[in-house]
Amino acid sequence: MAHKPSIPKGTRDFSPAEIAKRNHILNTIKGQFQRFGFQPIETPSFENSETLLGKYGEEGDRLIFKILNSGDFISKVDDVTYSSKNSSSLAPKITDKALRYDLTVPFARYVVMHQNEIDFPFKRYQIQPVWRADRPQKGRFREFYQCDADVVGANSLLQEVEFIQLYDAVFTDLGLTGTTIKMNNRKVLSGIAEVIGAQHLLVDFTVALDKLDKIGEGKVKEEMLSKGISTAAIQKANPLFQMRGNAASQLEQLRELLEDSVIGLQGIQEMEEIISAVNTLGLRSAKLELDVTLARGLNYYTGAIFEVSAPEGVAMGSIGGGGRYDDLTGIFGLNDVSGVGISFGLDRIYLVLEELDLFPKSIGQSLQVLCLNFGTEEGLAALKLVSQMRTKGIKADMYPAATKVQKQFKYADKRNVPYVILLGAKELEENCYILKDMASGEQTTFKINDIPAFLLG
RNA sequence: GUGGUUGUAGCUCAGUUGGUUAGAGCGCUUGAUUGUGGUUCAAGAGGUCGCCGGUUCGAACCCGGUCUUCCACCCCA
Repeated sequence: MAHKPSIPKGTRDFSPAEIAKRNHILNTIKGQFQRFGFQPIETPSFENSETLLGKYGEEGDRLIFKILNSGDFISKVDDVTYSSKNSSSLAPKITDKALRYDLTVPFARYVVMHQNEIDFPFKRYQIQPVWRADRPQKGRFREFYQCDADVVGANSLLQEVEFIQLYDAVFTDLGLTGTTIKMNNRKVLSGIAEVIGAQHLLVDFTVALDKLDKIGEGKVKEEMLSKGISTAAIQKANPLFQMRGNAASQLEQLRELLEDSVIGLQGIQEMEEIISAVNTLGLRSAKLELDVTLARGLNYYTGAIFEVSAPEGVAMGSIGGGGRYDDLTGIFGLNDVSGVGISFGLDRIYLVLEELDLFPKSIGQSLQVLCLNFGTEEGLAALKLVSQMRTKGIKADMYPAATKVQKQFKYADKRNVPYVILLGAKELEENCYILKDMASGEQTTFKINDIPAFLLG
């Protein structure tokens, strides 16, 4: 007897009810992507290792699933490397492919490879799974879906504005009100690092700063110190820890802090423009917030950085993120193509909607009508009726076996079918069928060729 | 990668200081009801106690390892 089957940790099976809910989210996102003029592409689930490695920082490399080479790969490894038992030197010799880690880097690769066929500015969306060799925890999986929309070849800040609207449109459609789109700007962060004299420690500085609302001012400063940022520098950065109030006043404080930083002021200018445009256009359900401590995201962001957090009261990491990257395609040899994009975390949005009970009730309804089966001859008539309904676009099915009526009704009940049809010997003789409304219990007789209009809607 | 946590029936979980035949609720099957689901009543099926090893006369329970679950850190959607 074989062992109980299992699936790798951090992966999931999806049952019909779950797929229905996931599709609800996917269709919403996809619909808005298309309305905003994005075109779909897909890329392979695995790429050459060199395409991915080194793009996400050291930590990222560790989390990339590497694919073992085929054939007798071990014999090709030289003895020194082999006996060293060092994973990092052995790995490149036995793997040259890796599973996609996100959709942005493969997209950059795609743009470079297809640059001559693409009409710029290129707006693309992409919905595919990505893989990370991470330890699973709440809302964190080793296989999960990203839904990305990016624009490359357009420098205007109005792109950023459009993406904020896109977030708003999707979450509004999903009924998820009260999301917060947090925005920051890499240039502002660079400016701060510059002003306090810690340019070379920009990443360490921002990673620590990002934790402010989570671990508090004291611990953040501790972490900065431990990363080699001087007390004087931290002192200078002090205004950041107190920054409160509306966007305008925060920008004012930043302007003061960054008065000597060209790049910092540029970042402020960008944010001002974006905020002002968004204020003019308005948002339906989300709110835009300036957050100078927002620093997540990968090293390739150069301008705006976005992160969306779930409505207050839902303990969930970010449900979306994105930003501007001026030179992502540069790493693949195509310079001066600016890109900006955002990502929706399907799996996390699912968890949030579930927690807030925001899925439409009708979502699990895979069948509108189930026709019961009373035998060979009746079954044939039933199938004829069902076929007619199907051509009219009604989700109709016939119970496949002529088992006890009770059992068939129970099945209909479980499947959550709103209408059941009875077509037995009696009805067959009289050229009619009985339609039962499962919720009210009411039964109505129809002529065999009549299909009630309310099923067609 | 670090620290902790979990695993017993299809599901949610009890299970005493280690002691005979491991329990409950829900679900499932059958019947009450041979043309009517949800409610009710009755009966029944279903368990290598995650896996491997150890201690013991005896292990679901103690010990070691391993896998898994969930949580936190790192990092991230």
